[in-house]
Amino acid sequence: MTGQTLLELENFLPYRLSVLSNTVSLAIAREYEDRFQLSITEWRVVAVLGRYDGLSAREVAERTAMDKVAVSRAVAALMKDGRVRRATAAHDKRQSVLSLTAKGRKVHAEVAPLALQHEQRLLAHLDAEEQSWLARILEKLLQAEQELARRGA
Amino acid sequence: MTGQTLLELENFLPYRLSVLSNTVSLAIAREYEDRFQLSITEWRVVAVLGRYDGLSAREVAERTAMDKVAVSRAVAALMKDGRVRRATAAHDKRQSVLSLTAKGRKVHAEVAPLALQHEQRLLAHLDAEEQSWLARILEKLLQAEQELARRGA
DNA sequence: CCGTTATAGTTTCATCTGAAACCATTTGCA
DNA sequence: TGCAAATGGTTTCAGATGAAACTATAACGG
Repeated sequence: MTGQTLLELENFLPYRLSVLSNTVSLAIAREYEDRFQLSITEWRVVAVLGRYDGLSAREVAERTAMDKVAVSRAVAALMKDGRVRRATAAHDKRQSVLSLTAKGRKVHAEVAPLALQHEQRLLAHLDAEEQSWLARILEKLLQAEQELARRGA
Repeated sequence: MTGQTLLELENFLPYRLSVLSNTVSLAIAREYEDRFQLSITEWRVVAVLGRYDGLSAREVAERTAMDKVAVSRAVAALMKDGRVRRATAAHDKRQSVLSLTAKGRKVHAEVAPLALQHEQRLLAHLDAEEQSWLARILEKLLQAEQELARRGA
């Protein structure tokens, strides 16, 4: 990986990131879908609303790295299932105020521990030192790349 | 990240992996598309054929972590653009024997350095020690997760 | 050998996704 | 004020994607 000149897909960092991320996400997605009829995008919305109640759609988009179209669709699906409630902001009638219903909170309470379990399962392959390097490295890369993406956009 | 009990999406490992991977892939995909009319899946096929000429579609799928449908479509598109040539295996008429045309080799020769540049740009955010930890950690996680996925499938 | 089963690859269909167009409301400023 | 531009959010359309059905060929077991 470190500065080779010959391109081997198997060792190409963006490719490896993509494969790892897809493998992990797919496994999680399947379980959420099977057990809760919840897609990953819906889960992200539920996760942030469980933590920060009353966000607008734009705020949800920011915190989930989803675009506004995806948020709009996820919210629509969640409302149809009675898991999310939408009100209109008093000070700005364009903005929505989103919150979990009792049903939505129940889903959150059930899925959150499951999510943490998945994370632990993944981290279990690493020792403590590796775990802390990973956290640090991901943080750096995310910051730098998201900064770049923002500029590029 | 390391064993928290409260779920914060921003610190959730699968989420962070997904965001990082998507951010990086999207940037690369845009450039390949703009400059070479080449999608990421097509690029993967070109990359492995550039290195291992004469693979079958199944072998390409294995080496690119793509499913056979995606490979079939990518190959069809590449053939339409005259970048890939397909023959039938002499010993097994079901199998294809895929290789790059001169045009395909040209694309490979142009895109490969670009890909490596992208990788370097990413790695530039890390010092040497971090880079080597990242390589090691990714290797471990990929091995473990792909093993799991295979079993699960 | 011959019929069943497995494998390589393609096509079809239904769903997902992103970009652009769109509607409603608010903001900024002449 | 009032009108152009910006913002929040939804809808539409077109292309991407995955699962399952399908075709063709090969392998295997009786």
